[in-house]
Amino acid sequence: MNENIKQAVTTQALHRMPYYIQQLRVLQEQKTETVSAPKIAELLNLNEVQVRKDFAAVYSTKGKPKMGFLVTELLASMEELLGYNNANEAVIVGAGSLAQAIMAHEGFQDYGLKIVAAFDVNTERIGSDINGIKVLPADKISNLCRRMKIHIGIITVPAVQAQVVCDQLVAGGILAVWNFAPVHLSVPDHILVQNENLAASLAVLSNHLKHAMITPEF
Amino acid sequence: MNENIKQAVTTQALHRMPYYIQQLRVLQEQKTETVSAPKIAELLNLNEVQVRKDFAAVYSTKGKPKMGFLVTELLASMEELLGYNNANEAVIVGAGSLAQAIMAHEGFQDYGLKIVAAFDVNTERIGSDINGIKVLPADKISNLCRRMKIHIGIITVPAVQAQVVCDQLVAGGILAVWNFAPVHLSVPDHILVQNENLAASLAVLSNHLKHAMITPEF
DNA sequence: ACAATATCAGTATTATAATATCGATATAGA
DNA sequence: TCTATATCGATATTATAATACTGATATTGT
Repeated sequence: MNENIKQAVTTQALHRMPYYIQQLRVLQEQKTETVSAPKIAELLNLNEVQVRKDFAAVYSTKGKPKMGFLVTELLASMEELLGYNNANEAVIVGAGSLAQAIMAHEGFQDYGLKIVAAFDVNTERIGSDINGIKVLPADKISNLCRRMKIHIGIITVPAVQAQVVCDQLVAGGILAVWNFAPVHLSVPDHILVQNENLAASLAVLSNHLKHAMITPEF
Repeated sequence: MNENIKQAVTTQALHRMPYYIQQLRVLQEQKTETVSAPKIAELLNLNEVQVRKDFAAVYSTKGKPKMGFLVTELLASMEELLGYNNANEAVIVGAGSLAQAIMAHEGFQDYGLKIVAAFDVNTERIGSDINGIKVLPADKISNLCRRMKIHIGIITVPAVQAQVVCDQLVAGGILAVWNFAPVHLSVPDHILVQNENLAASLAVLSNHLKHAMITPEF
């Protein structure tokens, strides 16, 4: 919805990257030194040309005929591209169960995300400690983000509060928003909103079921 | 990745539906009776033709020139399409923090998802009760799914276990999988895998930040 | 009653992503 | 050493989604 930013790698390709990374890690553990595009395509059920192009986009080593690509180098350049090494600091707003799950998920550290503060309006939650992260009152958002030069804001508040929270994050100088609320957020052009709409996924699932039940295939 | 199923509504359109629904609900609360495609497009920052086509795809009432569409009817037909009324029963495998968040999220009931059982391999978790849902041993998956005619399986286990769990769900006669593990899952053709890859979203965010930092726009 | 216009539905066009094709080349095996 | 071939990169084609355009129509205001 906000795609006026020039980027070398397409969004679709970026979405495939974590799957490549996961697969390459498996290969690395198996001490496999090289891998070809067709092989990865087969493993991930993708088109081989697409895989080759995605690899070319991250521009690691060029592949060699008959051999393919160097697993370790390819993996490194992908992790580099996705910033898995240099952590991006983030704040999370709305300290409900979803937020707690996100904070508890230590795996996100590996993906280059470091949550440094949580905010909530619920006075009961304020002051508490979730996985070592202090829950602060929501009116401190802008101030803290600006002071700590935070670039990512994660929104896990209910739909009705999302836009207000978003505005506060923007006021705090945030550059990207990860939005778990099922609403459209209005933001200035240069800010990216990445929507994680679980309802959208459910819509796809439900729609599939409806068709699958009408035309049973087994 | 698994798109050989004929469907009247495109996946992209389905992804937009929850946003339409949310917006229509707001309008309904404001006692607004009709709304035009351009108006919705403006509110959600979409193209008006796209909105009109999405509306046509759910085929509710036809719109009237100068007036637009009936909010209530449109909303009803969208909710009907997405199965918000008739709940789909689901099981969740992996009773970690993410699963707990999903189960705690009573909002999913409104989206037509009813989680009836949870599974885990961790003996400590087995037998416990999360939000009224019993945690059962993982080896019961296939059996219970088949017996209860469950159609949706939610996977929140670590990457390495995901494929095994997926196979068990498939063996249990599941039709759709909601996969939170950052791995590609191999399934028979007629089964839909809806990937909820949080790492992919982080990839997009991180990539945006990298570009935004190089070319600051404020 | 009639003119002006917002909006519609349908069709045409454009943009974007996915896939197919093709000549080149490095490796493996005869 | 030479031949066969897997794989490459590059380019062409196709498929899909987004957007622009056009004539029709219902409402609103004069």
